[in-house]
Amino acid sequence: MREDTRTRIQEIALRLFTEQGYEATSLREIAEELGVTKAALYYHFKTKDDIVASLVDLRLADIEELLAWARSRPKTPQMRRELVERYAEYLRRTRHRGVARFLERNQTALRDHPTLIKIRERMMELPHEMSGPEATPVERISHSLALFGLHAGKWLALESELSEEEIHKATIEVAMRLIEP
Amino acid sequence: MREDTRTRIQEIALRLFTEQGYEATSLREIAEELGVTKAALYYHFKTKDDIVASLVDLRLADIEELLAWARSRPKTPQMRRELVERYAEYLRRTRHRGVARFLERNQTALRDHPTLIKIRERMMELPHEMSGPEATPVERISHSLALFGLHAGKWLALESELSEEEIHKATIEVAMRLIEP
DNA sequence: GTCTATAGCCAGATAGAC
DNA sequence: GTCTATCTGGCTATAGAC
Repeated sequence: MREDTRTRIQEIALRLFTEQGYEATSLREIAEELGVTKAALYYHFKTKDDIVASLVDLRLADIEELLAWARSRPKTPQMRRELVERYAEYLRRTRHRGVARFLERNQTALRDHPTLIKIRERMMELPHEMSGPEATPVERISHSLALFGLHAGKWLALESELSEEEIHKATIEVAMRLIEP
Repeated sequence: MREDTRTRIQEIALRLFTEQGYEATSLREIAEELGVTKAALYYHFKTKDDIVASLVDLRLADIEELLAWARSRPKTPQMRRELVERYAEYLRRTRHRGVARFLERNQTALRDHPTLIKIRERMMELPHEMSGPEATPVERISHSLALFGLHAGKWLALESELSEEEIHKATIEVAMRLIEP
């Protein structure tokens, strides 16, 4: 059941980049946790940036899939509800949740990263696909905030005594309220 | 009408920290924009961190004032509406808007900064002051998201053709909807 | 695949002249 | 208040042995 080194590097890097930030995490730290030297990392990844690329490529593909689905559908209340459900479900899958958090926390540090720029563009298009041309400003902001709240829920309620499941359900209900006509 | 050097350092640092991130901005860059050498900065601020401290202290004081006001009031729908208005107004004052954006974008890089930790704690208490002990999870999340949406509005609608004033009004209306009983 | 050793760079910070 | 000169140290990345 032994994982290969490449995967372990990704896991450790993802955790440290998320906890401490991309710039504040050195390859020395990653290597130390892995139990090898810095140089060994360079066998598996050409540069520090390559580690990031390997992490975010996945997420870009996921977002584009979701966006393609949204485009294939009419902009109805029913479609909006389904999009919220799909997006919430996607954010809950543990494999993606880590990458999503990593990106949330490193927007500024990675602002010039080509893949992240694409991800951001696609993310901006997602709420746009929820509103037809006749939508009011209030409706547009509401739709955006509905998706955004799905991200925010986790740390909005950090201090509270609510369980993860309660927060999940409440977050979705709030999102649904925001897309009601 | 000439500004003193200390103030100009704060302005340049705030802009660069916001655009590029705290860690990615070197004292050399700040000094170059100012037209002096790095060493000159050290006359005005003992460390790089001191520049940040001078920026965030103000914001902590503002938040604490708002929090004290909230605590002096009963947790009624009327109080919630007023808090949303006050918070939105506060975010609009240009002097504070810059610092708020700087903090939004450098949460991770400055995660251990003592003043930022306090600011974060106070910010978490703010939505807490909006809900009484009998509030449901959905209400709690809604109240949090109402305040949060006031921040998010600016860049949620970045790509759109809406004017700043339209976005402002729409954002407040969405927030008001979120705190309706 | 992993190692040692090191190049090359740039950061934050200080000393002391003017 | 600003300068020049310099220190110290960590960083990414590479070369080449095993």
